[in-house]
Amino acid sequence: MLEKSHKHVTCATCGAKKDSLFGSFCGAETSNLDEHKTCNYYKKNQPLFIEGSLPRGVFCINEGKVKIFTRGEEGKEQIIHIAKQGEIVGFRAMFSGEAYKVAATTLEECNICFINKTDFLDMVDTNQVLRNGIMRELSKELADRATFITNMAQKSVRERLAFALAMLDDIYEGEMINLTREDMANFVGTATETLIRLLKDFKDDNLIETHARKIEILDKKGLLDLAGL
Amino acid sequence: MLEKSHKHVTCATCGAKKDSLFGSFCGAETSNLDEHKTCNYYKKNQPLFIEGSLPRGVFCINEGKVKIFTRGEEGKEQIIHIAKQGEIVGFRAMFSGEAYKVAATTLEECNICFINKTDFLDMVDTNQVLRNGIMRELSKELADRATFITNMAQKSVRERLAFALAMLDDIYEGEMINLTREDMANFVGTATETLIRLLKDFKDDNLIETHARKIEILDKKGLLDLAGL
DNA sequence: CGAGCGATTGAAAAGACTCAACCACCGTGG
DNA sequence: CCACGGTGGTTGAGTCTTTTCAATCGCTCG
Repeated sequence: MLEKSHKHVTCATCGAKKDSLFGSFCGAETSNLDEHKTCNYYKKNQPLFIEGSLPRGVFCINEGKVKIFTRGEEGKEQIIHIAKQGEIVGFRAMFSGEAYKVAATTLEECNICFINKTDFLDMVDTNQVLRNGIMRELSKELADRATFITNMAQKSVRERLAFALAMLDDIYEGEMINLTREDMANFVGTATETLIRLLKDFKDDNLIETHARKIEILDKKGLLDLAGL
Repeated sequence: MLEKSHKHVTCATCGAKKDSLFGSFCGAETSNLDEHKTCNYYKKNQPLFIEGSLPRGVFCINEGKVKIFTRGEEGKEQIIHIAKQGEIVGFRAMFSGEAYKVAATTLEECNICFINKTDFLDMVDTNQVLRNGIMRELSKELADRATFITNMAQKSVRERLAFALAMLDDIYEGEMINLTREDMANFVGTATETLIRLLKDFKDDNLIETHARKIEILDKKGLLDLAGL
């Protein structure tokens, strides 16, 4: 469990680092990173950055989860991705040279380090492994989003929800899924009421169990079947 | 108009180059590129690559249009992007090290150059301007796809079609839009019949005019209004 | 001239959304 | 300690968009 307050993180001992784009850093690189980062505590529902603002650096999640979303016309959120520990958030707009088209907000209490834009770009320029990692990451996400678009266009809400639950099960790594129904609906791309009705169906089919707002996955394979995969 | 046969393209005189990621190449770089590329003619509806295959290089469009798409369960295509002259296609999977998740097929007769994987990666490794251009491109597309996802999730088919027509008007640069109704439906993310009915509505509202399969945009601003932008 | 594909139309059915009301839980202030 | 207010969750009913299925049309190509 997360400590309910600020915690100083040292890159050399950061548990999230090995899974991150910095995973390959050697000792010197790690201490350089350590010197250039600041460490911050975020409360639940606190924004890291909002749409339209200019990127000032990147965020490296040490602990906690962050939603990445855009807003449609009426301000309705569409969640594109949920980032967890080890993920680096906010670097995409730095390369495009444009303002953020997406926003990022914490879903729970988080410890997140910040690396200044210039420092980060220096690392990218001088470290080929990091650079290749970033390009690989960008490319993979591009492919993921193509699949996301196809799912949105061709699958029913029921199928998309089944798929989303299986995906969230991976993101929550054994912990129970803990999102508001509204966030979940904004991830699946549906109305909150529809989402609730479908969750009940899934409960009736013994695919999931709900514990207040938390969702336990009982039959992941069943969900993936239902999702048509 | 495009010549109905193979045409040899020289990078130094290629009209599409200035708009491409190679736009910044100096004389030496351009002739290096020229030596490493082959030039090919494609008929209409000919694949450049298919899902699941491993990338062997990149395709640089000299003339013509290419659809980039994924397939859903029943094999139904979802068009993610339509690439035109000057665009480089197929490099995303090269960085991810995975097989293509998307496929690319010509929409009309095309002249397209091919650059071998190793040669291309060499250029990327040694040319910082090219590399930054690619990273910018990848990042921009990532943002575009976030918007695409949001549109799919939150807009009605009518709104999406209006938006798609305005977008296609830019892609076809003054020429009339020339796609099968099925391709257009697969771009908008709807059934062919629905698309046809909506096109008729738009015709009745004097937003567009149809000439056989070709579509002429009469009121682009009206379309964008309708799309809710 | 006939086959076949793409375009179009009609009618019925289904999926999803909206709106409205109500419930349940929780922290706060009196 | 308890009533209050607010947020998030749930349910019901009616409506509307969109899909599906079926049939027809029109044009091009061999």
